[in-house]
Amino acid sequence: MDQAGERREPTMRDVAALAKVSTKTVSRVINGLPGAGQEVVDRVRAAARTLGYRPNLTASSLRRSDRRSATIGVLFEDLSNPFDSALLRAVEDRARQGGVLVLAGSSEDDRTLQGELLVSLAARRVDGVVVMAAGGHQDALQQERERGTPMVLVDRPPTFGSTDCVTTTNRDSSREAVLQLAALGHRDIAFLGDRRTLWTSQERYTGYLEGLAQAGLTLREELVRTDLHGADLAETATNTLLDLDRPPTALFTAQNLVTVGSMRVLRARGLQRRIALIGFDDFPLADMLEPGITVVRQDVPGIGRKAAELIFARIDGDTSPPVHAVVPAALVRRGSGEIAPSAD
Amino acid sequence: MDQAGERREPTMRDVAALAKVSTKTVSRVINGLPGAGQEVVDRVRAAARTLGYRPNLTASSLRRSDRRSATIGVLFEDLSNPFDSALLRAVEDRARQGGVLVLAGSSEDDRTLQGELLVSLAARRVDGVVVMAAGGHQDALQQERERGTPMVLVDRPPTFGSTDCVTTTNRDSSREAVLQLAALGHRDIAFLGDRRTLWTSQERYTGYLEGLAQAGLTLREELVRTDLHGADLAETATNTLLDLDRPPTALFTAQNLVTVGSMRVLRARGLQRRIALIGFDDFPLADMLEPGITVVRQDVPGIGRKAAELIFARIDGDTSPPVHAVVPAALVRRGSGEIAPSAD
DNA sequence: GCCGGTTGCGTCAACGTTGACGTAGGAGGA
DNA sequence: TCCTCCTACGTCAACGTTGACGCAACCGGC
Repeated sequence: MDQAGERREPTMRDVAALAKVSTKTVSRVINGLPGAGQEVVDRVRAAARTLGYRPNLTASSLRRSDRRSATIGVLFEDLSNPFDSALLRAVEDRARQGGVLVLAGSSEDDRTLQGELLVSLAARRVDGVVVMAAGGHQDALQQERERGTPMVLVDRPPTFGSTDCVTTTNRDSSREAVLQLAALGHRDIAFLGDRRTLWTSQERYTGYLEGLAQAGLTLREELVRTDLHGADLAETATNTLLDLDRPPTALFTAQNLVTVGSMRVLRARGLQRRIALIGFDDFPLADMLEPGITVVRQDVPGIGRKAAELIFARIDGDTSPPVHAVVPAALVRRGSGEIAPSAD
Repeated sequence: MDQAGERREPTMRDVAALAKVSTKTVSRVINGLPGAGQEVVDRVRAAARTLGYRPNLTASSLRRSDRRSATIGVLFEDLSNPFDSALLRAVEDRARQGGVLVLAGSSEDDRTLQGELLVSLAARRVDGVVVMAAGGHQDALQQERERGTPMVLVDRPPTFGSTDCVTTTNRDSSREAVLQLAALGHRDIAFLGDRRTLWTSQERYTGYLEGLAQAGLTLREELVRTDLHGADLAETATNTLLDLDRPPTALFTAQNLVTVGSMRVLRARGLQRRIALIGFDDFPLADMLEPGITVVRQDVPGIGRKAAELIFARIDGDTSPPVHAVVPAALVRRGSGEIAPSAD
């Protein structure tokens, strides 16, 4: 068993020799193509079983006219992030239905790294890629797209043309969140957001502004904190906000980790039942906290399914105009977003 | 740009023609092999750039003597599970350092599905696989291993020989958790576990038994609930336990979702500060709950790194005897596991 | 008997790349 | 001067598979 590794993988030639037919006939049998009699089919199948033959998809895709590798690439920011991994899972499920496997990579939101991974995927001749574009210029993505690689962007739209993309209702749902807070009587609603280079951050901020405007509230610039990359920065920002002379009575945290950071501070100050909080993006156990955290929940599996659907359609030759699919998010009320401003 | 998709990818032959050299020379230049003069190197590089040539790794690995595809397979239970995705990320990081990409799949703990995915990976001639074995017989894995495919199992050991594996200190850490509860004075400590077919469940149960024995406590069989596959079953089981005439004063929940289910029930009954709880496996926000949840934390990145290290060593021809690496877990005290039995 | 069509195979070359090997020309030594 | 060695290329075949095509045998119809 130890020297098993040295054994050469059997090929069609080996099967052909054993079954006393040509390799072409083996190919026909393996691929279920017509042109082989029942007796020959049986003989070839038996020979393949005996030898433990398994087709070599790389050789096959090299020779086939359609050049399919039955493999797609997925390039997300961080595969260990729950949002990303849920997305990956949804894409994977859909891919499996077509016998397609997924080459997965984390770009760390680094353009250089994303470019390198893209090259790696291209070298393996993947049939298409699903990408969460790294911040900043998308030249590498654009180049790849212009070469003709089927591509779908998720979470963030392309800065170039002719490319499908799937996002959620960042702006509308943010506005809805702010309007709900305003309806409760809040007039000092803070915005805490992620890096401003991210399209999603910008959209959510715009939604915040629209919400304020629609509720007839004036923007207090000192209540806006952005570029909070990670929970630690969010904590600091939250502390600063709460130390203002006229602190906010409600927080809209426009990203996952920011929500966690803010929650931590509210809790540390014992304010979790006095200051309202709505976060963008759901997270596990949000309902188990006290109070439960009201969030805008994205339909992550829905986004993944849509992205997969689009990429496979393109791979199958769909040449209809590019689509920007928007998968609706929903406000999930759990308590923290239903706190009215305190009377003091 | 739209008909760009029809453009054929340039090959070495195209580059060779433009640079007026042979394809072999192009090969030499692309791979940085000696045997090409500076002037020719420059000419070839220029031609490759002009044409936008990119090497075809599938053709290359077909022809090369080492047969490497620079791709490994990762087959976990559910890529959207935080444990699995953290593991994937760790493996991916290590793989990237060697220019290796990862084909990822979810087996859903279904042997049939795992077998099919394994065949898919084999068809793509991956250099090795990292697998979380699905419950029950591991025949498909064993067969693949016996063919010589480098393989590392994670989280659960193989039921067959000659295969590396990486697990955590399931038994020891479980015993430690039970001993801590016993030291606080608990005499009725319940065990709530996942499917008994899982090796980890068995190990954790054994650790529980060892803990009881070491503390001089007698096992009360009615306090042991297993096969709790998912949070819902865990809730039911917890309710049943709490309704006993002599209910447990402490719970040891031997899996993530089981912990969540039990927490939910304790909370619903207002017992979260009266009944002690220690869970196996950490989860996000465990520290934000009230009380914080005491858990046994696995070193997930550590496990992933170790698995990656092993698989790449095997791929590189390491033939030393198979290893069962054990990455230590640690008890993280947050409050729920430090509750003494109530005096009533 | 001849013709056209179908069935059931086989032969050959090619996909893009690289290993084995060949060779021309120059450098260097005896 | 000749022989050897090295450098810098080129030629050829092969990796495992499949598309294009060929061809013999058989069928049915007239």
